[in-house]
Amino acid sequence: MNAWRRAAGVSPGVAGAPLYRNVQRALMERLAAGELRPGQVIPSERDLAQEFGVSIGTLRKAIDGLVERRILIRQQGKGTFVATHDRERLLFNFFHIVPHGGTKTYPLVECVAFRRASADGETASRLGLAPGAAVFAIRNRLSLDSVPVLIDDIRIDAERFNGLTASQWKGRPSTIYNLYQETFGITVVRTEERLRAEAASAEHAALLGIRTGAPVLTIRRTAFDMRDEPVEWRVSTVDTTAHEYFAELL
Amino acid sequence: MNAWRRAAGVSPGVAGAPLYRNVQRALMERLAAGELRPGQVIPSERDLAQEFGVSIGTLRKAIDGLVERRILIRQQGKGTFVATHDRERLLFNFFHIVPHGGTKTYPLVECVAFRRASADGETASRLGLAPGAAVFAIRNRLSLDSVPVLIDDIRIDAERFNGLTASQWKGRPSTIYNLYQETFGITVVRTEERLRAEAASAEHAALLGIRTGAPVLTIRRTAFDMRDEPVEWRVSTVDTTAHEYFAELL
DNA sequence: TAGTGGTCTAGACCACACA
DNA sequence: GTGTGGTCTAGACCACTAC
Repeated sequence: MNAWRRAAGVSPGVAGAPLYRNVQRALMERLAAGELRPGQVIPSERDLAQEFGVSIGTLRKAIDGLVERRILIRQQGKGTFVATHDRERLLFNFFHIVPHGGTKTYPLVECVAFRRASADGETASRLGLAPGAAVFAIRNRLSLDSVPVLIDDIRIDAERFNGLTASQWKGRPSTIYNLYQETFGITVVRTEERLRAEAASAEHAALLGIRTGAPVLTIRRTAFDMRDEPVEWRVSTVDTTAHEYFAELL
Repeated sequence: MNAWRRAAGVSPGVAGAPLYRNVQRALMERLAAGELRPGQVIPSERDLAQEFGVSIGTLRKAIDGLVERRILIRQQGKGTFVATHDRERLLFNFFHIVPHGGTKTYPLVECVAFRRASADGETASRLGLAPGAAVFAIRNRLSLDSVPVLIDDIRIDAERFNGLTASQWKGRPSTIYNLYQETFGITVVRTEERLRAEAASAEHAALLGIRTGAPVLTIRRTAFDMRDEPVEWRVSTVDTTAHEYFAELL
């Protein structure tokens, strides 16, 4: 007998897939659907195991995968929580600019422009939108130790972020991804980044206080949500005379 | 009773640490010491569990960590193997340059210079050597689709790589990290990379066929072995007019 | 004291590779 | 068929948190 037939109200899963994978899928669906909300504790492992009709070992293996992807967070003695986007997570997972040979600090963020626009070809393709679709076009300037270091040019689907206002954007209490999560129920779980060296445009140079044509690092980032749909397209332009991009690989 | 007292010939592990961690540590020691060699199969999980005096679940959990770090590779039905450095691994783990928006291909590598030198300050500090220590200084040029894309300036400890010759370097049958592993028993398991945009030097520009002062991406990489000691210090200079650096984050 | 996640056990059975 | 890793079970006990 199969647990997916025993347990009521649970999607059938994939035939032939390991049980823990199907449990994982079922949990992901609840998270993506917003049944379990960021910051909330999820039911205990014992309860979930009983509910899904699997052993506790299998249930733990399912949760392990989600913890690795930082979608859930375990806290011994307290419970397992739906991960939230906060400054810590930004710093350790999505912000890779550090002083030369130094340690990470949290950037000062300043919104330079906020407007509606229609998507150019690249933006539309990266976000999976029709060319010319309505987007928000936002420009932020980030400083470290009071020195401007990075310009973010952000594009997000105006339909998906319907109702977003400049004051909401500028007055957010935490990080941008926290705003996406808290206000629009969209959780960024993964990003892809492509880096190049380019010559600074006059516009970017002025904002960074450098010479036009000076070498700058550009980071093209696509951010994906729990359903692996693109959420945000961002081009970051970085002055690397005193800071650099840090990555660890295995 | 404690398994570390029962099992003969095994280091005592860390008091208070979980059993599977100590098993992991013991396995790592055997690997680092070269008792288990790259490409070889390790004893079966049942045998190892018995040898260490732990359950098979605990033994599997220990191996899981090493598989995640790509130090071991599991193959169902065949066994668990000590990972080797080959072209596949290079491409998927340590070579991050791709055509703009395109897919990875294996680079053509050409050795431009091979000499002995004494370590400058940065090299010495990155490799943990005394300033002025003897190193090999090697320059490679990498091409993709017959276009020169990247210059590697590599520094390695001459003492640790004692006896390395230019013909050995140039005639290696596989990747550089494969040479380190096969010939010197040094396995690279992790790297740290720091990226900047800079103006191309005349030397680099000539090798890349670009204008002096053109923006180039520089990658400063430190490679670490199984004991987490630095092995190699490498500065890559990349022409990103047609190629870019790709990274995935979570 | 009660509830949570973390570790560990001692099996069973399945899927796969190879002779 | 035999041996390997992969999955799954049904517990036990420990470490930690909160009341």
